[in-house]
Amino acid sequence: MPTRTFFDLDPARRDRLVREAIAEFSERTYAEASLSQIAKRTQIAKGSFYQYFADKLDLYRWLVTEEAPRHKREFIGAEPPTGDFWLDFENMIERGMAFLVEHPRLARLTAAAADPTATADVRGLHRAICEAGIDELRAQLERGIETGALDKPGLDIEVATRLVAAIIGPGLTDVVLHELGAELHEVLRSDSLRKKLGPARRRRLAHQAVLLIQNGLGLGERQSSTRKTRHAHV
Amino acid sequence: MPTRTFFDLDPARRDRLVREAIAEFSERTYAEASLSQIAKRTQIAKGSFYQYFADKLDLYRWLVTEEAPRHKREFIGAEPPTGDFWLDFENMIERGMAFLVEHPRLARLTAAAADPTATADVRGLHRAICEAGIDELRAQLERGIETGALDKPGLDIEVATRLVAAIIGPGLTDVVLHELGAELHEVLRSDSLRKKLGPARRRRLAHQAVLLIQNGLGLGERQSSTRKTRHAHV
Amino acid sequence: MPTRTFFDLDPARRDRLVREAIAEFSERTYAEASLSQIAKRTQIAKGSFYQYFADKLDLYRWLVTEEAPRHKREFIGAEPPTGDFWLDFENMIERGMAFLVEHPRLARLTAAAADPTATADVRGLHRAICEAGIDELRAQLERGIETGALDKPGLDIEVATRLVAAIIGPGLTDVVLHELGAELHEVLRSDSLRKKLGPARRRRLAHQAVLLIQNGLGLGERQSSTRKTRHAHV
Amino acid sequence: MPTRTFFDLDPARRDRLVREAIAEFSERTYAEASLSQIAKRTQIAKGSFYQYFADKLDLYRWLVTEEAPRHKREFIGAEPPTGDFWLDFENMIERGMAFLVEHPRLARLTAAAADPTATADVRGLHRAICEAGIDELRAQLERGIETGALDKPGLDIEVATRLVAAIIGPGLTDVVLHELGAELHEVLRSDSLRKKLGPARRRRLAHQAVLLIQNGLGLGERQSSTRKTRHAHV
DNA sequence: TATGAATGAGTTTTCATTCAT
DNA sequence: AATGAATGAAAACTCATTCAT
Repeated sequence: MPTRTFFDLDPARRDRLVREAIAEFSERTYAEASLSQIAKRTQIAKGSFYQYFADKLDLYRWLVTEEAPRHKREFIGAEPPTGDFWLDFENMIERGMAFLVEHPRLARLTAAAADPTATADVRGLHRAICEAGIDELRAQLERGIETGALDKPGLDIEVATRLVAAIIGPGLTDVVLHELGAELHEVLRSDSLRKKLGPARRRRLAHQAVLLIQNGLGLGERQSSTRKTRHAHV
Repeated sequence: MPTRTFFDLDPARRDRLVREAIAEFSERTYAEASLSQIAKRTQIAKGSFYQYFADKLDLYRWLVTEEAPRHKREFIGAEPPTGDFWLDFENMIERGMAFLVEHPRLARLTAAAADPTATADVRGLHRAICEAGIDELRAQLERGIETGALDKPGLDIEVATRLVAAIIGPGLTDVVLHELGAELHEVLRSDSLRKKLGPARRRRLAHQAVLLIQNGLGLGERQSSTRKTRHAHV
Repeated sequence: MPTRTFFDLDPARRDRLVREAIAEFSERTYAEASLSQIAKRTQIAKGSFYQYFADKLDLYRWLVTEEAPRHKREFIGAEPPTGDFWLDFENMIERGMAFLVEHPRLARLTAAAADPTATADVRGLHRAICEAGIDELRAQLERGIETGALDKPGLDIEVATRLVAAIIGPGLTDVVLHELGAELHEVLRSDSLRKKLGPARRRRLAHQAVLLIQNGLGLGERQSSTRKTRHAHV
Repeated sequence: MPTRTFFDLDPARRDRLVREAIAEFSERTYAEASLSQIAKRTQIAKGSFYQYFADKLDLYRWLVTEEAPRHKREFIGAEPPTGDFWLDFENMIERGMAFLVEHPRLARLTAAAADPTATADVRGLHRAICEAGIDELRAQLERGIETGALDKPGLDIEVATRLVAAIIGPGLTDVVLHELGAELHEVLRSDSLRKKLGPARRRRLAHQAVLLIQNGLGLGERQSSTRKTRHAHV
């Protein structure tokens, strides 16, 4: 946790620090990110960091568990649910992409923190971040089942949740990068590049994702029974 | 690329090097992985690396783009296609999980390299690795469309491919970790832990993934039209 | 020297500062002792130190040359001399050990400052502290000679004083630690540990020290002459 | 322990390193001594130290437990015992002072390491160093008792050993500094200053120390009984 | 007078890479 | 071809001291 000092900081200074810290941690691995670099970029003395945060991990943890989620909540929060499960779902996905466009570094930060290739220091964080996301999504799917909007008896809810999470997480990120025809780092740096992913385009992609999640790619149950038969003698 | 010298190396020595390099790079970030550590563990002089590889990146690149894919091909290759698209698809997924059980470090290596949070050094690699996987999967889906096994006219094939890739990539990895109730690093280290993911269990998970990809979670097209209507006035 | 401001301080505040400063300097080397730590422990702003003392050294110097000796004088002072030189001597030693039991940190502070391994900063102090102790002891011994209680014509008074000082300084400290079977830091921290060195035990140890100082370990002059003879042809 | 690399080092380079390390550690506390300084003074890259020693403590430990004792043994070793306990004792003391004159930094190093004001890191070392010295001296005194050269039934051997250790350790060091009329650091630095403490002077001082240890300062047993009487009503 | 934020020099340690043997 | 010692840049972190409020 940051110290009082940090919160009492001159806003300009604090924002500069937060901005550059996010920049650093969103472009590099936790291990690679360097306080010295941030210090250089912020023109804030290295020693000063330690007035604000206990250590490198403390800063990172705060960014990932407090600052990024707060911004995301604020950003997403506006949209009220329509009551239509799938429409809400699509909206959620669209909002996620909008967040990615508006706050790409925060989005990246969270995504990276959720990657299991975590340094020993941050391994605990990864788990927490990851499971928080899963819990939220699971709850949402369960609501869908209750309301009858979603009904797939053969599917393990735990498995489904995690696969859907992969779709709307790494999956959509990849789709977005492909749409923009650029690498992550270019996208992080270029506002104009991101502006190309306007609402219409986002809506289209969200719709595609929902299409897949809702109805899949296949020809319906028929195929499934055939498969099971053939599967017997594999 | 490795030098001639590397390939002419005494196989025992070369294997030792490759094994330990994979161990190091699969447990740590590229930036964190240390040639010094590999040298210590292989008993191969640090200077010798530079007879085999141009530098750290060269070694990593070779592992990720050549060595890991080669092993994966060898491992997967055995299984001949049944002709049933969805059964083949399920088998592919099951084989992927089997690879993860048998060669967890290689699997991890590739997955990590495909993550977009890449250091400047490895940024180029990420794109290549990632697109190679996508290309392969896209081809497979296109074959499914041709044979009529797969038919979803509204779906953008590029988007679908990337979302499906996320399902069978990060998605299934997460599912597997959750099934084993362990963190990535424990799984990498414990043979016995991985053995718990036997064929039956893998089959069940693969089946779940196919269920989702093939038929989705929803109640069919009906819902979709409703959605479109309501969507109009959002 | 402390400033006026320091002496005009609210006694509670001043005592807290002095107490924690003593704690810090008695457990660490001068160089290791940290004003930041003291500030944290006293809840006194770091900047305030510089209203009371010129710098770190100034604080340390005052503790070592003024505060500690004052406490020691007050502590020892009570006991009036009996007139019997050796008995007074033994009493002095016993009082020294009692001070060590009651005010271990002050005792340690002085002892450490008297050690010649001093940092450049404190080099000057060492000499002063050390010689003050020596002067006092020399005077005492001289009084013994005058009164005839002490009579060893061959002995250089300067040498004797310094050797005796070593006995009752580092020597007895070592003996005490050995008696308590503990390390210095444990002794500093544990009241109960120190209580084990009650008056009887202290008396016994003081007696032992006096035995050695008064009569030595040997068999008397006889031996000495023999030695001199043999010594001639070494 | 130093690495093989260290021992295989070019002797000139190694000696330079050892010499400057001893210089640094003999003039400063362990905590204050700085590898950066040593590096600067030796013109050896900082990184190189870590090819020779695991860390700062490793270097210090080796100096204090191996290098210094080895030199001391070599230096002292020559003198064969005469068989006369007290003469041997005096010789030992004289040799100790000679070592102090010839290898003042090594002597200082060991003495400092034996001081109980030790940093947490080196606390273990202190104990070992200290007790090793005590054990040796105790054995010597016990031999004296066996041969009848030394006979003081009332004295606790453990206490006596530690007090005598203080005499010939810190005590004589202080005497020497006083004789030279200089501070420790001047003595460490000035060869000419130390040369003033020639054999004759050392002999005189050693003799004084033995006088005190052998026969004490007092007037014999008579006094002792009186003391006990008087002590009763204190 | 009291405060405590800011500072930057300093510390130990690691690492990829070079190069003489 | 193989070695492994040498290097120096870079990292995280601490601390006495200053100074504006």
